Amino acid sequence: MPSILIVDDEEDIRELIAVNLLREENYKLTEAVNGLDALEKAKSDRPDLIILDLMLPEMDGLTVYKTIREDARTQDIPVIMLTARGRLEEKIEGLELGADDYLSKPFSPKELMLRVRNLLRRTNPNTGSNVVESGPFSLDKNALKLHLDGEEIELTATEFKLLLSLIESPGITQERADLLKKVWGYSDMIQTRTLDTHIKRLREKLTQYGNSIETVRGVGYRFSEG
Amino acid sequence: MPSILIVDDEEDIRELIAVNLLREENYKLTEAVNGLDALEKAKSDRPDLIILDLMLPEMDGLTVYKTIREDARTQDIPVIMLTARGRLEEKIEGLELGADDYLSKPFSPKELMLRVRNLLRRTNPNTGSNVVESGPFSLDKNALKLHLDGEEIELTATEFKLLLSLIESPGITQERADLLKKVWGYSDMIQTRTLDTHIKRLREKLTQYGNSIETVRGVGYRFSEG
DNA sequence: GAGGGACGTTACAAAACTGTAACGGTGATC
DNA sequence: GATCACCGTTACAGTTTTGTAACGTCCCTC
Repeated sequence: MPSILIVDDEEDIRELIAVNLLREENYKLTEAVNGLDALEKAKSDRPDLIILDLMLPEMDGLTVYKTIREDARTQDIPVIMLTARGRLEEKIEGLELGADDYLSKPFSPKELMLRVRNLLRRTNPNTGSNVVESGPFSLDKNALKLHLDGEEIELTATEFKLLLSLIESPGITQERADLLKKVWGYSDMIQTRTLDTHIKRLREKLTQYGNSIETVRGVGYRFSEG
Repeated sequence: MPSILIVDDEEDIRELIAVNLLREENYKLTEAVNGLDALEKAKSDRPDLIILDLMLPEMDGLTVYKTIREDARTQDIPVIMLTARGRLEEKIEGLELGADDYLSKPFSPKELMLRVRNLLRRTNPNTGSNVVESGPFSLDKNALKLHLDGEEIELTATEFKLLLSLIESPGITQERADLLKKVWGYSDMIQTRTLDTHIKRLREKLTQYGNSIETVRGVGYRFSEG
């Protein structure tokens, strides 16, 4: 789970960011209200990303930024800077930003979200959350879990692979042979009830959403969102 | 990264598609403004997908489509056709579309996105594949398998999650408590040898690559590429 | 509506997985 | 180098998972 340090003296903005980030993704958030606080937490927590408002009391935001860049423990952490539109913005454009980014206030939460996601992806390519969604179904490839209707449904490894195969092409019928190949590695047209049995087990766990796995007689199975 | 060729004489539409595709996903886009241009680029670039507006100047879109289908170099490339609602639409419905698809104008960008994604997934199943790599290690999140040194190593669900947690942040020491939280969902600072046992099991399966899981005494474990 | 093929269901035994306890090593600290 | 905390290892039993056989049911075709 990526961790993010938010540095801003205005509680409103911290709140705004926190709510939007937390709602969209799974981030662990830390907050700091002034420059010293920020530097300390950056060094100790080593967050994956810092969102830094340049308008800070006492210590100037750009000074904070430069200090972050000079300390070995923090210099690799990407920073998104928030600036009021105007002179400060020009100064930043003069900076060699490297992996960093900035955003002029007022900013849209969506825009911020996008930059956060991009920056995290750029600097830590494997971090992207990994969820396959289809309708109310949400398969988490990292946790090997299914989220459905607010519930968290445990799946065994085989069930997971089978459901993943189906859910990756909603509405498309997958042939029995293909599923046996994908999930079990069977290469021949083996005659077995194994697939059927696992389909049944899956269906049992998904009863709350009607018949999301349809049988296509003579062909295979098809997933649909409900 | 999947590459897509957009064939349309209207710059507005090319722009609209480009903006929406690029924003949502990671596609490499090429553009063509007429049929000849399109055929040439299709043959030379061999994109993963072609979005073809049937209303083209000079060469009729359906002719372009048929030519694409006839050339060995391009006949496997899926095509999404854009049509004005009306007569052309009927003609297309008469076609045997195979892997292809079509969309009536005006279309919603979201709809187009969905079709693009589905078509790419269907025709190039590896596109949805999901691999975390670090050095010679390659964790396949779909198959729940580890590829290492040409070998395919089976992992249990727990081993998979544990290795994934470690491999996602190579070089970073993960604390015991964090790993127990991530993999087992334990929230308290539980005292257990479970983590150690699974680390051992993982190490056994990775012996061919030296000690890729290092112990950091008093803290936790760290993954490094070997 | 009889027959046959395809899918659904159940029960079960084998295999795999998992956490724990117990004990053995090892490194750090004084 | 004694002590202690921490980690490694082993063995094992409980649990879960898994594939299969056997049988039931449904649907299609004639």
